[in-house]
Amino acid sequence: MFTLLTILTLLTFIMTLTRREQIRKNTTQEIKEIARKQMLASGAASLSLRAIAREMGMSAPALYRYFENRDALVTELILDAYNALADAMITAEAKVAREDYYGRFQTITSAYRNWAKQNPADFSLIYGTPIPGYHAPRDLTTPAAVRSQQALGLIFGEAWQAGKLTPPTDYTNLPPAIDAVIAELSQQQPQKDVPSVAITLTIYTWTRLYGLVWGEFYGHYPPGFADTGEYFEREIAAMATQLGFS
Amino acid sequence: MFTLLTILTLLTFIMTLTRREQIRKNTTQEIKEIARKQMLASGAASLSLRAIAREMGMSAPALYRYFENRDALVTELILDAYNALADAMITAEAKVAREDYYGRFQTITSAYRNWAKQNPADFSLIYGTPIPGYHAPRDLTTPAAVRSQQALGLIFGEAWQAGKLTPPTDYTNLPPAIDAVIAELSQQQPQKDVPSVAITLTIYTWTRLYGLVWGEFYGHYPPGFADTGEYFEREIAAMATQLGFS
DNA sequence: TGTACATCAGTGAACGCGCGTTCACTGATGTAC
DNA sequence: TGTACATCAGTGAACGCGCGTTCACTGATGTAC
Repeated sequence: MFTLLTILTLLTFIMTLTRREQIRKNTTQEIKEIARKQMLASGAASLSLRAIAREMGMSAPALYRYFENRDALVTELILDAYNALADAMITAEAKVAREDYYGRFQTITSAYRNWAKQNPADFSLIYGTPIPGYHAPRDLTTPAAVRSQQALGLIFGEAWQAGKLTPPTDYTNLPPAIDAVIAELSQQQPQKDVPSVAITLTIYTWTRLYGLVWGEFYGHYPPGFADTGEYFEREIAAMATQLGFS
Repeated sequence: MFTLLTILTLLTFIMTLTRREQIRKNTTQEIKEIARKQMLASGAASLSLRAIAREMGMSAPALYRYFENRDALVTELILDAYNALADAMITAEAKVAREDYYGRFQTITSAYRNWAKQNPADFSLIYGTPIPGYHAPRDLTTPAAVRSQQALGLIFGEAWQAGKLTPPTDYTNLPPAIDAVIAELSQQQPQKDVPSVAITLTIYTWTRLYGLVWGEFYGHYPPGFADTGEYFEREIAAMATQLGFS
Protein backbone atom coordinates (compact mmCIF):
# COMPACT_ATOMS: atom_id res chain seq x y z
CA MET A 1 0.00 0.00 0.00
CA PHE A 2 2.68 2.43 1.05
CA THR A 3 4.73 1.93 -2.07
CA LEU A 4 1.69 2.01 -4.32
CA LEU A 5 0.55 5.29 -2.83
CA THR A 6 4.00 6.78 -3.08
CA ILE A 7 4.26 5.72 -6.68
CA LEU A 8 0.83 7.11 -7.48
CA THR A 9 1.59 10.41 -5.85
CA LEU A 10 4.91 10.63 -7.59
CA LEU A 11 3.29 9.67 -10.87
CA THR A 12 0.62 12.32 -10.47
CA PHE A 13 3.25 14.79 -9.46
CA ILE A 14 5.43 13.97 -12.41
CA MET A 15 2.56 13.75 -14.82
CA THR A 16 0.91 17.00 -13.90
CA LEU A 17 4.20 18.83 -13.82
CA THR A 18 5.13 17.27 -17.08
CA ARG A 19 1.77 18.01 -18.60
CA ARG A 20 1.95 21.68 -17.77
CA GLU A 21 5.51 21.89 -18.95
CA GLN A 22 4.58 19.96 -22.04
CA ILE A 23 1.89 22.47 -22.96
CA ARG A 24 4.32 25.26 -22.29
CA LYS A 25 6.90 23.63 -24.51
CA ASN A 26 4.37 23.17 -27.29
CA THR A 27 3.27 26.77 -27.13
CA THR A 28 6.86 27.98 -27.13
CA GLN A 29 7.51 25.80 -30.14
CA GLU A 30 4.43 27.12 -31.90
CA ILE A 31 5.51 30.71 -31.34
CA LYS A 32 8.85 29.99 -32.92
CA GLU A 33 7.36 28.18 -35.86
CA ILE A 34 4.99 30.99 -36.64
CA ALA A 35 7.84 33.45 -36.23
CA ARG A 36 9.80 31.50 -38.83
CA LYS A 37 6.85 31.39 -41.17
CA GLN A 38 6.40 35.11 -40.93
CA MET A 39 10.09 35.83 -41.40
CA LEU A 40 9.92 33.78 -44.56
CA ALA A 41 6.97 35.79 -45.82
CA SER A 42 8.18 39.26 -45.01
CA GLY A 43 11.79 39.12 -43.90
CA ALA A 44 13.50 38.85 -40.55
CA ALA A 45 13.47 42.61 -40.11
CA SER A 46 9.69 42.76 -39.84
CA LEU A 47 9.27 40.05 -37.26
CA SER A 48 6.49 41.21 -34.96
CA LEU A 49 5.19 39.88 -31.67
CA ARG A 50 1.74 41.27 -32.32
CA ALA A 51 1.57 39.56 -35.70
CA ILE A 52 2.61 36.25 -34.16
CA ALA A 53 0.01 36.57 -31.41
CA ARG A 54 -2.64 37.45 -33.98
CA GLU A 55 -1.92 34.34 -36.01
CA MET A 56 -2.02 32.21 -32.87
CA GLY A 57 -5.35 33.66 -31.82
CA MET A 58 -3.79 35.08 -28.67
CA SER A 59 -3.38 38.54 -27.28
CA ALA A 60 0.05 40.03 -27.71
CA PRO A 61 0.88 40.42 -24.01
CA ALA A 62 0.49 36.66 -23.57
CA LEU A 63 3.75 36.18 -25.45
CA TYR A 64 5.57 37.85 -22.61
CA ARG A 65 4.90 34.71 -20.58
CA TYR A 66 7.22 32.92 -23.00
CA PHE A 67 9.82 35.45 -24.00
CA GLU A 68 11.09 38.41 -22.09
CA ASN A 69 10.77 40.62 -25.14
CA ARG A 70 11.14 40.63 -28.88
CA ASP A 71 14.93 40.48 -28.85
CA ALA A 72 14.89 37.41 -26.62
CA LEU A 73 12.74 35.63 -29.19
CA VAL A 74 15.07 36.65 -31.98
CA THR A 75 18.06 35.40 -30.04
CA GLU A 76 16.42 32.01 -29.48
CA LEU A 77 15.56 31.75 -33.16
CA ILE A 78 19.13 32.54 -34.08
CA LEU A 79 20.53 29.96 -31.67
CA ASP A 80 18.10 27.33 -32.95
CA ALA A 81 19.08 28.09 -36.51
CA TYR A 82 22.82 27.86 -35.92
CA ASN A 83 22.37 24.61 -34.03
CA ALA A 84 20.01 23.10 -36.59
CA LEU A 85 22.47 23.86 -39.36
CA ALA A 86 25.33 22.35 -37.40
CA ASP A 87 23.28 19.26 -36.56
CA ALA A 88 22.27 18.77 -40.18
CA MET A 89 25.86 19.03 -41.34
CA ILE A 90 27.29 16.84 -38.63
CA THR A 91 24.73 14.03 -38.89
CA ALA A 92 24.98 13.93 -42.68
CA GLU A 93 28.75 13.81 -42.60
CA ALA A 94 28.81 11.14 -39.89
CA LYS A 95 27.34 8.60 -42.30
CA VAL A 96 30.33 8.70 -44.64
CA ALA A 97 33.32 6.40 -44.12
CA ARG A 98 35.88 8.21 -41.99
CA GLU A 99 38.75 7.75 -44.42
CA ASP A 100 36.72 9.02 -47.40
CA TYR A 101 37.73 12.61 -46.86
CA TYR A 102 36.58 13.94 -50.18
CA GLY A 103 33.24 12.18 -49.71
CA ARG A 104 32.87 13.79 -46.31
CA PHE A 105 33.66 17.18 -47.81
CA GLN A 106 31.07 16.71 -50.54
CA THR A 107 28.47 15.49 -48.07
CA ILE A 108 28.93 18.23 -45.53
CA THR A 109 28.80 20.97 -48.13
CA SER A 110 25.68 19.47 -49.68
CA ALA A 111 24.13 19.30 -46.25
CA TYR A 112 24.82 23.01 -45.86
CA ARG A 113 23.04 23.84 -49.10
CA ASN A 114 20.17 21.47 -48.44
CA TRP A 115 19.56 22.84 -45.00
CA ALA A 116 19.59 26.38 -46.34
CA LYS A 117 17.09 25.49 -49.06
CA GLN A 118 14.80 23.74 -46.62
CA ASN A 119 15.04 26.46 -44.00
CA PRO A 120 15.33 29.69 -45.93
CA ALA A 121 13.98 31.85 -43.10
CA ASP A 122 16.60 30.54 -40.69
CA PHE A 123 19.38 30.83 -43.22
CA SER A 124 18.44 34.40 -43.92
CA LEU A 125 18.17 35.14 -40.22
CA ILE A 126 21.68 34.03 -39.38
CA TYR A 127 23.51 34.98 -42.56
CA GLY A 128 21.45 37.81 -43.96
CA THR A 129 21.53 41.50 -43.20
CA PRO A 130 21.28 41.93 -39.43
CA ILE A 131 17.90 43.00 -38.07
CA PRO A 132 17.90 46.78 -37.49
CA GLY A 133 18.04 47.61 -33.81
CA TYR A 134 18.75 44.05 -32.74
CA HIS A 135 22.13 43.28 -31.25
CA ALA A 136 23.04 39.63 -30.87
CA PRO A 137 24.61 38.60 -27.58
CA ARG A 138 27.88 37.37 -29.04
CA ASP A 139 28.74 35.22 -26.04
CA LEU A 140 25.69 33.10 -26.84
CA THR A 141 25.64 33.18 -30.63
CA THR A 142 29.31 32.73 -31.40
CA PRO A 143 29.67 29.22 -29.90
CA ALA A 144 26.57 28.08 -31.82
CA ALA A 145 27.75 29.73 -35.02
CA VAL A 146 31.13 28.11 -34.79
CA ARG A 147 29.93 24.51 -34.48
CA SER A 148 29.22 23.97 -38.16
CA GLN A 149 32.51 25.57 -39.13
CA GLN A 150 34.39 23.32 -36.78
CA ALA A 151 32.75 20.29 -38.33
CA LEU A 152 34.09 21.36 -41.69
CA GLY A 153 37.48 22.17 -40.27
CA LEU A 154 37.74 18.73 -38.75
CA ILE A 155 37.50 17.13 -42.16
CA PHE A 156 40.28 19.32 -43.51
CA GLY A 157 42.40 18.58 -40.49
CA GLU A 158 41.99 14.83 -40.67
CA ALA A 159 42.46 14.73 -44.41
CA TRP A 160 45.62 16.76 -44.11
CA GLN A 161 47.01 14.54 -41.38
CA ALA A 162 46.21 11.48 -43.49
CA GLY A 163 48.14 12.99 -46.37
CA LYS A 164 45.03 13.20 -48.53
CA LEU A 165 44.99 16.95 -48.71
CA THR A 166 47.91 18.92 -50.10
CA PRO A 167 46.84 22.55 -50.40
CA PRO A 168 48.71 24.92 -52.74
CA THR A 169 51.06 27.47 -51.21
CA ASP A 170 48.37 30.15 -51.55
CA TYR A 171 46.84 28.64 -48.45
CA THR A 172 49.92 27.54 -46.56
CA ASN A 173 52.21 30.49 -47.00
CA LEU A 174 50.23 33.36 -45.53
CA PRO A 175 51.16 36.95 -44.74
CA PRO A 176 52.40 37.27 -41.14
CA ALA A 177 49.36 39.21 -39.88
CA ILE A 178 46.93 36.57 -41.09
CA ASP A 179 49.20 33.78 -39.98
CA ALA A 180 49.12 35.12 -36.44
CA VAL A 181 45.32 35.15 -36.37
CA ILE A 182 45.15 31.61 -37.70
CA ALA A 183 47.73 30.39 -35.21
CA GLU A 184 45.78 31.86 -32.33
CA LEU A 185 42.56 30.30 -33.58
CA SER A 186 44.33 26.99 -33.87
CA GLN A 187 45.13 27.21 -30.15
CA GLN A 188 41.53 27.91 -29.23
CA GLN A 189 40.05 24.82 -30.87
CA PRO A 190 38.50 22.14 -28.64
CA GLN A 191 40.62 19.53 -30.40
CA LYS A 192 44.15 20.64 -29.68
CA ASP A 193 45.80 19.26 -32.78
CA VAL A 194 43.94 21.19 -35.48
CA PRO A 195 46.56 22.21 -38.02
CA SER A 196 46.61 25.87 -39.04
CA VAL A 197 46.08 25.03 -42.68
CA ALA A 198 42.74 23.40 -41.82
CA ILE A 199 41.57 26.67 -40.34
CA THR A 200 42.69 28.69 -43.32
CA LEU A 201 40.91 26.36 -45.68
CA THR A 202 37.78 26.43 -43.53
CA ILE A 203 37.57 30.19 -43.59
CA TYR A 204 37.99 30.51 -47.33
CA THR A 205 35.76 27.54 -48.10
CA TRP A 206 33.04 28.84 -45.83
CA THR A 207 33.06 32.11 -47.71
CA ARG A 208 32.70 30.33 -51.03
CA LEU A 209 29.91 28.11 -49.77
CA TYR A 210 28.13 31.10 -48.43
CA GLY A 211 28.39 33.04 -51.67
CA LEU A 212 27.16 30.10 -53.70
CA VAL A 213 24.06 29.50 -51.64
CA TRP A 214 23.23 33.11 -50.98
CA GLY A 215 23.38 33.86 -54.69
CA GLU A 216 20.93 31.06 -55.33
CA PHE A 217 18.55 32.43 -52.72
CA TYR A 218 18.35 35.96 -53.89
CA GLY A 219 18.47 35.55 -57.62
CA HIS A 220 22.02 36.74 -58.23
CA TYR A 221 22.35 34.00 -60.82
CA PRO A 222 21.04 34.05 -64.36
CA PRO A 223 17.64 32.35 -64.75
CA GLY A 224 18.00 28.60 -65.10
CA PHE A 225 21.55 28.49 -63.84
CA ALA A 226 20.86 27.36 -60.29
CA ASP A 227 17.60 25.49 -60.81
CA THR A 228 19.18 22.12 -60.19
CA GLY A 229 22.03 21.69 -57.74
CA GLU A 230 24.51 20.98 -60.53
CA TYR A 231 26.04 24.44 -60.47
CA PHE A 232 26.80 23.80 -56.81
CA GLU A 233 28.21 20.29 -57.21
CA ARG A 234 30.41 21.58 -59.99
CA GLU A 235 31.91 24.29 -57.88
CA ILE A 236 32.38 21.89 -54.97
CA ALA A 237 34.30 19.57 -57.27
CA ALA A 238 36.38 22.48 -58.52
CA MET A 239 36.96 23.58 -54.96
CA ALA A 240 38.18 20.13 -53.96
CA THR A 241 40.72 20.15 -56.76
CA GLN A 242 41.82 23.67 -55.95
CA LEU A 243 42.22 22.95 -52.25
CA GLY A 244 44.29 19.85 -52.99
CA PHE A 245 42.09 16.88 -52.14
CA SER A 246 43.42 13.61 -53.53
CA MET B 1 18.78 95.39 -80.79
CA PHE B 2 16.70 92.50 -81.97
CA THR B 3 19.39 89.88 -81.44
CA LEU B 4 20.49 91.36 -78.14
CA LEU B 5 16.95 91.22 -76.81
CA THR B 6 16.48 87.67 -78.04
CA ILE B 7 19.70 86.61 -76.43
CA LEU B 8 18.80 88.33 -73.17
CA THR B 9 15.37 86.71 -73.09
CA LEU B 10 16.83 83.36 -73.92
CA LEU B 11 19.49 83.82 -71.31
CA THR B 12 16.96 84.78 -68.67
CA PHE B 13 14.82 81.89 -69.74
CA ILE B 14 17.67 79.41 -69.57
CA MET B 15 19.08 80.85 -66.38
CA THR B 16 15.87 80.92 -64.40
CA LEU B 17 14.91 77.48 -65.60
CA THR B 18 18.33 76.23 -64.77
CA ARG B 19 18.34 77.83 -61.38
CA ARG B 20 15.05 76.24 -60.40
CA GLU B 21 16.14 72.92 -61.77
CA GLN B 22 19.44 73.26 -60.00
CA ILE B 23 17.77 73.72 -56.65
CA ARG B 24 15.52 70.79 -57.40
CA LYS B 25 18.51 68.66 -58.30
CA ASN B 26 20.29 69.62 -55.11
CA THR B 27 17.30 68.80 -52.97
CA THR B 28 16.84 65.47 -54.72
CA GLN B 29 20.48 64.73 -54.11
CA GLU B 30 20.19 65.71 -50.47
CA ILE B 31 17.22 63.40 -50.00
CA LYS B 32 19.20 60.51 -51.39
CA GLU B 33 22.26 61.26 -49.31
CA ILE B 34 20.28 61.36 -46.11
CA ALA B 35 18.50 58.19 -47.12
CA ARG B 36 21.89 56.50 -47.51
CA LYS B 37 23.07 57.83 -44.19
CA GLN B 38 20.02 56.47 -42.46
CA MET B 39 20.24 53.09 -44.18
CA LEU B 40 23.78 52.85 -42.91
CA ALA B 41 22.66 53.59 -39.38
CA SER B 42 19.64 51.35 -39.17
CA GLY B 43 19.51 49.15 -42.24
CA ALA B 44 17.82 49.41 -45.60
CA ALA B 45 14.65 47.81 -44.25
CA SER B 46 13.89 50.74 -41.99
CA LEU B 47 14.30 53.49 -44.56
CA SER B 48 11.60 56.05 -43.80
CA LEU B 49 10.38 59.08 -45.67
CA ARG B 50 9.28 60.77 -42.48
CA ALA B 51 12.70 60.27 -40.91
CA ILE B 52 14.39 61.74 -43.97
CA ALA B 53 12.08 64.75 -43.97
CA ARG B 54 12.69 65.25 -40.27
CA GLU B 55 16.45 65.32 -40.73
CA MET B 56 16.09 67.77 -43.60
CA GLY B 57 13.90 70.08 -41.56
CA MET B 58 11.04 69.55 -43.99
CA SER B 59 7.56 68.18 -43.64
CA ALA B 60 7.11 64.64 -44.92
CA PRO B 61 4.58 65.41 -47.65
CA ALA B 62 7.11 67.70 -49.29
CA LEU B 63 9.10 64.65 -50.36
CA TYR B 64 6.27 63.67 -52.63
CA ARG B 65 7.30 66.57 -54.85
CA TYR B 66 10.49 64.63 -55.53
CA PHE B 67 9.51 60.97 -55.43
CA GLU B 68 6.18 59.41 -56.24
CA ASN B 69 6.38 57.25 -53.12
CA ARG B 70 8.79 55.37 -50.91
CA ASP B 71 9.38 52.58 -53.38
CA ALA B 72 10.31 55.01 -56.10
CA LEU B 73 13.02 56.42 -53.85
CA VAL B 74 14.31 52.95 -53.07
CA THR B 75 14.43 52.10 -56.76
CA GLU B 76 16.45 55.21 -57.52
CA LEU B 77 18.86 54.45 -54.71
CA ILE B 78 19.30 50.92 -56.04
CA LEU B 79 19.93 52.12 -59.57
CA ASP B 80 22.42 54.69 -58.34
CA ALA B 81 24.22 52.05 -56.33
CA TYR B 82 24.51 49.56 -59.18
CA ASN B 83 25.75 52.25 -61.50
CA ALA B 84 28.21 53.70 -59.02
CA LEU B 85 29.69 50.25 -58.45
CA ALA B 86 29.98 49.62 -62.17
CA ASP B 87 31.53 53.04 -62.75
CA ALA B 88 34.07 52.50 -59.98
CA MET B 89 35.07 49.13 -61.39
CA ILE B 90 35.21 50.25 -64.99
CA THR B 91 37.17 53.44 -64.42
CA ALA B 92 39.70 51.68 -62.18
CA GLU B 93 40.21 48.88 -64.65
CA ALA B 94 40.54 51.27 -67.58
CA LYS B 95 43.83 52.58 -66.19
CA VAL B 96 45.62 49.25 -66.52
CA ALA B 97 47.42 48.30 -69.74
CA ARG B 98 45.01 46.36 -71.97
CA GLU B 99 47.25 43.34 -72.40
CA ASP B 100 47.91 43.01 -68.65
CA TYR B 101 44.93 40.74 -68.07
CA TYR B 102 45.89 39.57 -64.65
CA GLY B 103 46.51 43.17 -63.59
CA ARG B 104 43.09 44.15 -64.88
CA PHE B 105 41.54 41.28 -62.94
CA GLN B 106 43.29 42.32 -59.75
CA THR B 107 42.34 45.95 -60.22
CA ILE B 108 38.70 45.36 -60.98
CA THR B 109 38.23 43.04 -58.03
CA SER B 110 39.96 45.47 -55.71
CA ALA B 111 37.72 48.22 -57.02
CA TYR B 112 34.73 46.08 -56.12
CA ARG B 113 35.92 45.65 -52.55
CA ASN B 114 36.94 49.27 -52.17
CA TRP B 115 33.65 50.55 -53.42
CA ALA B 116 31.79 48.25 -51.04
CA LYS B 117 33.88 49.43 -48.11
CA GLN B 118 33.40 53.06 -48.99
CA ASN B 119 29.69 52.70 -49.66
CA PRO B 120 28.46 50.12 -47.20
CA ALA B 121 24.86 51.31 -47.25
CA ASP B 122 24.67 50.97 -51.01
CA PHE B 123 26.39 47.62 -51.01
CA SER B 124 23.98 46.31 -48.44
CA LEU B 125 21.05 47.76 -50.34
CA ILE B 126 21.81 45.98 -53.59
CA TYR B 127 23.34 42.76 -52.28
CA GLY B 128 21.79 42.36 -48.85
CA THR B 129 18.49 40.87 -47.80
CA PRO B 130 15.75 42.46 -49.90
CA ILE B 131 13.64 45.12 -48.19
CA PRO B 132 10.38 43.53 -46.97
CA GLY B 133 7.44 44.62 -49.06
CA TYR B 134 9.57 46.26 -51.73
CA HIS B 135 9.66 44.68 -55.16
CA ALA B 136 12.32 45.91 -57.53
CA PRO B 137 11.24 46.64 -61.09
CA ARG B 138 13.52 44.10 -62.74
CA ASP B 139 13.39 45.75 -66.15
CA LEU B 140 15.13 48.76 -64.61
CA THR B 141 17.45 47.12 -62.10
CA THR B 142 18.76 44.19 -64.12
CA PRO B 143 20.54 46.26 -66.80
CA ALA B 144 22.21 48.33 -64.10
CA ALA B 145 23.12 45.26 -62.07
CA VAL B 146 24.66 43.55 -65.05
CA ARG B 147 27.04 46.35 -66.03
CA SER B 148 29.68 45.54 -63.45
CA GLN B 149 29.51 41.85 -64.21
CA GLN B 150 29.97 42.51 -67.88
CA ALA B 151 33.06 44.55 -67.16
CA LEU B 152 34.54 41.57 -65.36
CA GLY B 153 33.44 39.19 -68.09
CA LEU B 154 35.15 41.29 -70.71
CA ILE B 155 38.50 40.78 -69.04
CA PHE B 156 38.02 37.03 -68.97
CA GLY B 157 36.93 37.04 -72.60
CA GLU B 158 39.87 39.09 -73.82
CA ALA B 159 42.36 37.15 -71.75
CA TRP B 160 41.02 33.90 -73.09
CA GLN B 161 41.18 35.09 -76.66
CA ALA B 162 44.74 36.24 -76.10
CA GLY B 163 45.66 32.80 -74.82
CA LYS B 164 46.47 34.17 -71.38
CA LEU B 165 43.69 32.32 -69.62
CA THR B 166 43.43 28.54 -69.72
CA PRO B 167 40.73 27.48 -67.28
CA PRO B 168 40.62 23.92 -65.93
CA THR B 169 38.00 21.54 -67.31
CA ASP B 170 35.83 22.17 -64.25
CA TYR B 171 34.84 25.41 -65.93
CA THR B 172 34.87 24.38 -69.58
CA ASN B 173 33.17 21.02 -69.48
CA LEU B 174 29.80 21.81 -67.92
CA PRO B 175 26.65 19.71 -67.48
CA PRO B 176 24.28 20.15 -70.46
CA ALA B 177 21.63 22.08 -68.51
CA ILE B 178 24.11 24.69 -67.33
CA ASP B 179 25.83 24.76 -70.69
CA ALA B 180 22.56 25.71 -72.32
CA VAL B 181 22.02 28.61 -69.97
CA ILE B 182 25.54 29.88 -70.53
CA ALA B 183 25.23 29.55 -74.29
CA GLU B 184 22.06 31.59 -74.29
CA LEU B 185 23.63 34.25 -72.10
CA SER B 186 26.56 34.37 -74.46
CA GLN B 187 24.17 35.26 -77.29
CA GLN B 188 22.60 38.07 -75.31
CA GLN B 189 25.81 39.97 -74.64
CA PRO B 190 26.26 43.39 -76.22
CA GLN B 191 29.63 42.29 -77.53
CA LYS B 192 28.80 39.40 -79.78
CA ASP B 193 32.02 37.47 -79.42
CA VAL B 194 31.98 36.78 -75.68
CA PRO B 195 33.13 33.19 -75.24
CA SER B 196 30.99 30.95 -73.04
CA VAL B 197 33.85 30.22 -70.72
CA ALA B 198 34.15 33.91 -69.87
CA ILE B 199 30.56 33.87 -68.70
CA THR B 200 31.04 30.77 -66.59
CA LEU B 201 34.09 32.24 -64.94
CA THR B 202 32.30 35.51 -64.33
CA ILE B 203 29.41 33.84 -62.54
CA TYR B 204 31.59 31.78 -60.26
CA THR B 205 34.06 34.56 -59.64
CA TRP B 206 31.31 37.01 -58.83
CA THR B 207 30.00 34.61 -56.21
CA ARG B 208 33.39 34.33 -54.62
CA LEU B 209 33.95 38.05 -54.61
CA TYR B 210 30.60 38.56 -53.06
CA GLY B 211 31.19 36.03 -50.31
CA LEU B 212 34.57 37.51 -49.49
CA VAL B 213 33.34 41.05 -49.12
CA TRP B 214 30.05 40.23 -47.45
CA GLY B 215 31.83 38.17 -44.85
CA GLU B 216 34.08 41.11 -44.09
CA PHE B 217 31.07 43.39 -43.70
CA TYR B 218 29.10 41.33 -41.30
CA GLY B 219 31.77 39.84 -39.14
CA HIS B 220 31.71 36.30 -40.48
CA TYR B 221 35.47 36.26 -40.19
CA PRO B 222 37.49 35.72 -37.06
CA PRO B 223 38.61 38.95 -35.40
CA GLY B 224 41.76 40.30 -36.98
CA PHE B 225 41.50 38.20 -40.10
CA ALA B 226 40.01 40.78 -42.43
CA ASP B 227 41.36 43.96 -40.85
CA THR B 228 43.74 44.65 -43.69
CA GLY B 229 42.91 43.73 -47.25
CA GLU B 230 45.51 40.97 -47.30
CA TYR B 231 43.01 38.17 -46.83
CA PHE B 232 41.30 39.47 -49.96
CA GLU B 233 44.41 39.91 -52.08
CA ARG B 234 45.49 36.41 -51.15
CA GLU B 235 42.24 34.87 -52.28
CA ILE B 236 42.30 36.90 -55.49
CA ALA B 237 45.77 35.57 -56.22
CA ALA B 238 44.59 32.04 -55.46
CA MET B 239 41.60 32.61 -57.67
CA ALA B 240 43.74 33.76 -60.55
CA THR B 241 45.81 30.59 -60.36
CA GLN B 242 42.73 28.42 -60.07
CA LEU B 243 41.00 30.05 -63.00
CA GLY B 244 44.10 29.63 -65.16
CA PHE B 245 45.55 33.11 -65.61
CA SER B 246 49.07 33.04 -66.96
C1' DT C 1 -10.72 13.70 1.08
C1' DG C 2 -11.70 18.48 0.98
C1' DT C 3 -10.44 23.08 1.47
C1' DA C 4 -7.47 27.32 1.39
C1' DC C 5 -3.91 29.12 -1.04
C1' DA C 6 -0.29 29.94 -4.65
C1' DT C 7 1.05 29.84 -9.21
C1' DC C 8 0.49 30.42 -13.84
C1' DA C 9 -1.60 31.49 -18.69
C1' DG C 10 -3.96 34.59 -20.80
C1' DT C 11 -6.99 39.07 -21.48
C1' DG C 12 -8.29 43.87 -22.64
C1' DA C 13 -7.31 48.53 -22.19
C1' DA C 14 -4.00 51.75 -22.54
C1' DC C 15 0.50 54.49 -23.52
C1' DG C 16 3.36 56.51 -26.66
C1' DC C 17 5.41 55.93 -30.67
C1' DG C 18 6.32 55.83 -35.88
C1' DC C 19 4.83 55.01 -40.41
C1' DG C 20 3.02 56.16 -45.67
C1' DT C 21 -0.01 58.85 -47.85
C1' DT C 22 -3.85 62.33 -49.05
C1' DC C 23 -5.76 66.87 -49.09
C1' DA C 24 -6.74 71.64 -49.03
C1' DC C 25 -3.89 75.46 -48.35
C1' DT C 26 -0.19 79.36 -48.70
C1' DG C 27 3.42 81.92 -50.54
C1' DA C 28 7.14 82.37 -53.55
C1' DT C 29 8.95 82.07 -58.22
C1' DG C 30 8.53 82.22 -63.07
C1' DT C 31 5.74 83.43 -67.54
C1' DA C 32 2.99 86.02 -70.97
C1' DC C 33 1.34 90.07 -72.75
C1' DT D 1 7.85 98.12 -67.53
C1' DG D 2 4.03 96.50 -64.92
C1' DT D 3 0.35 93.52 -64.19
C1' DA D 4 -2.44 89.15 -64.29
C1' DC D 5 -1.84 84.52 -64.23
C1' DA D 6 0.26 79.80 -63.85
C1' DT D 7 3.38 76.84 -61.81
C1' DC D 8 5.76 74.96 -58.22
C1' DA D 9 7.71 73.89 -53.32
C1' DG D 10 6.36 73.29 -49.14
C1' DT D 11 2.98 73.15 -44.90
C1' DG D 12 -0.14 71.33 -41.26
C1' DA D 13 -3.86 68.52 -40.19
C1' DA D 14 -5.67 64.29 -40.69
C1' DC D 15 -6.58 59.12 -41.74
C1' DG D 16 -5.78 54.59 -40.65
C1' DC D 17 -2.52 51.60 -39.60
C1' DG D 18 0.96 48.72 -36.86
C1' DC D 19 4.28 48.32 -33.33
C1' DG D 20 6.48 46.89 -28.30
C1' DT D 21 5.42 46.98 -23.82
C1' DT D 22 3.02 47.75 -19.13
C1' DC D 23 -0.66 46.99 -15.98
C1' DA D 24 -4.46 45.46 -13.33
C1' DC D 25 -7.41 41.76 -13.96
C1' DT D 26 -9.68 36.84 -14.35
C1' DG D 27 -9.98 32.07 -14.35
C1' DA D 28 -7.90 27.74 -14.54
C1' DT D 29 -4.43 24.53 -12.82
C1' DG D 30 -1.50 22.75 -9.32
C1' DT D 31 0.06 22.45 -4.12
C1' DA D 32 -0.05 21.88 0.93
C1' DC D 33 -2.19 20.44 4.90
